[in-house]
Amino acid sequence: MKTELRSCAACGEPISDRFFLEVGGCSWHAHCLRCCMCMCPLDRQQSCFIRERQVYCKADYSKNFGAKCSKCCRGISASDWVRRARDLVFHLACFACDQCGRQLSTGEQFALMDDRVLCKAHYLETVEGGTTSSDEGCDGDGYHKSKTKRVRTTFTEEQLQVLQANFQIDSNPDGQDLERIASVTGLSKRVTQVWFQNSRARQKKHIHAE
Amino acid sequence: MKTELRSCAACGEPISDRFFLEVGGCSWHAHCLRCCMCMCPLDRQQSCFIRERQVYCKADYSKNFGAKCSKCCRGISASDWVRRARDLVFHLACFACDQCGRQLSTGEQFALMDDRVLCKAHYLETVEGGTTSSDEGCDGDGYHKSKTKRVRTTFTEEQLQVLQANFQIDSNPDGQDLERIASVTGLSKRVTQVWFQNSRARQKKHIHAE
DNA sequence: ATCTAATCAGGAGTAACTAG
DNA sequence: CTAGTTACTCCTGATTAGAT
Repeated sequence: MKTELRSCAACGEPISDRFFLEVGGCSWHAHCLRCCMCMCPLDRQQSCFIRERQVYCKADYSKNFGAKCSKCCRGISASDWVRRARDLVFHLACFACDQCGRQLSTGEQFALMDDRVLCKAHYLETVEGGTTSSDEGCDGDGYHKSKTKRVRTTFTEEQLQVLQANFQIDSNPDGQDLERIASVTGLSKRVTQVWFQNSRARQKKHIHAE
Repeated sequence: MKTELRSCAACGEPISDRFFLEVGGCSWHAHCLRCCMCMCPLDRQQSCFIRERQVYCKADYSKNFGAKCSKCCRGISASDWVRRARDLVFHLACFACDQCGRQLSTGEQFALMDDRVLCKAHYLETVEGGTTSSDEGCDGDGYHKSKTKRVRTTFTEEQLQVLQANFQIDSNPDGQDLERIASVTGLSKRVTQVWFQNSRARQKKHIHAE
């Protein structure tokens, strides 16, 4: 029978084994079905993934095709170099400090704040109350400049709703409340705090303006 | 007439609507039933939670009364990122070196000493004689600045209430009392002690100021 | 140009620390 | 323990700068 004469999609040799595998419309020697990335055998795996005629184990497939770059939101392909942080994936070039724009190197310390990547210096600057006043950000060894671009948050409609509702109840919430409001809006505590500060100022100005 | 009408537990106004809600033994205008924290409407929600006469949405309830962060002691909700260490759970942002305040990254080495988290550098410093005096934070690569950030406790409203009530009874509690007050407030004995010290000083100052 | 988020400068209050 | 000091948090009011 014709059906007996299959050749293995991997090694090209004919398959005469009693047991063989049918995957992605092709046939494979059991020992030839391997992930094209990590080469782990897939014959005893419960799933494997095909893409452009390549076979992947689950981990490598989702690693390569499941994720989108958290910065540019575009896809990440198998050949792209990436960086990972927490559960996020970035193109190598996209993995840069959100504040100074400097691309971060392997092994360099960084911080993730609300899915924003920050270099160490700008992270510290941010968490330490935004003060430090003094000089620039990353400095010391060469890069930096472009003096710390100021990031301006744009609030969504829902966020404003929650903020305003809370402002009506209490225009001067304490730290705990602030944190609570921050967490329900998904904003950072600092941003929330600043909003309340500005809001109080706004209110005052309008009352005086009358 | 008056006695026939129910009044809304939130706004206090009478309820004449054809549809209203009965929750926690009270009646509510449909639009008045909102989470006391995020203010989200709960009339179309499938569940709401009552605690001490306050109404919560599911997320906020579990945040407040579910698992607690071992650092800040505040709630952890299902959507929060956490780090675990031994049997402890921390908000991502709370998982930081107790001594230098630096937030610790995934995979970074750290130590747990009596439920205190320490970065590697400060752990070593501590076990290796606790002196070294030297300074500089973790890094060495320039940042340091404020050596060993002083952690300042912020008391909650309830904690202050308990402390002040006890202060009125006895402004100079002995060790046993101190320990008792510490345990009901959830503060450490040392922090409680310092509060009483400062409180006595404050009182003195104010009496003199008159 | 306008609105407003973010920053800065400076003050008040007070938690934590130090010396005695 | 007290008295004095240091430094952290939170505020206001003025200013700077990003987005429309």
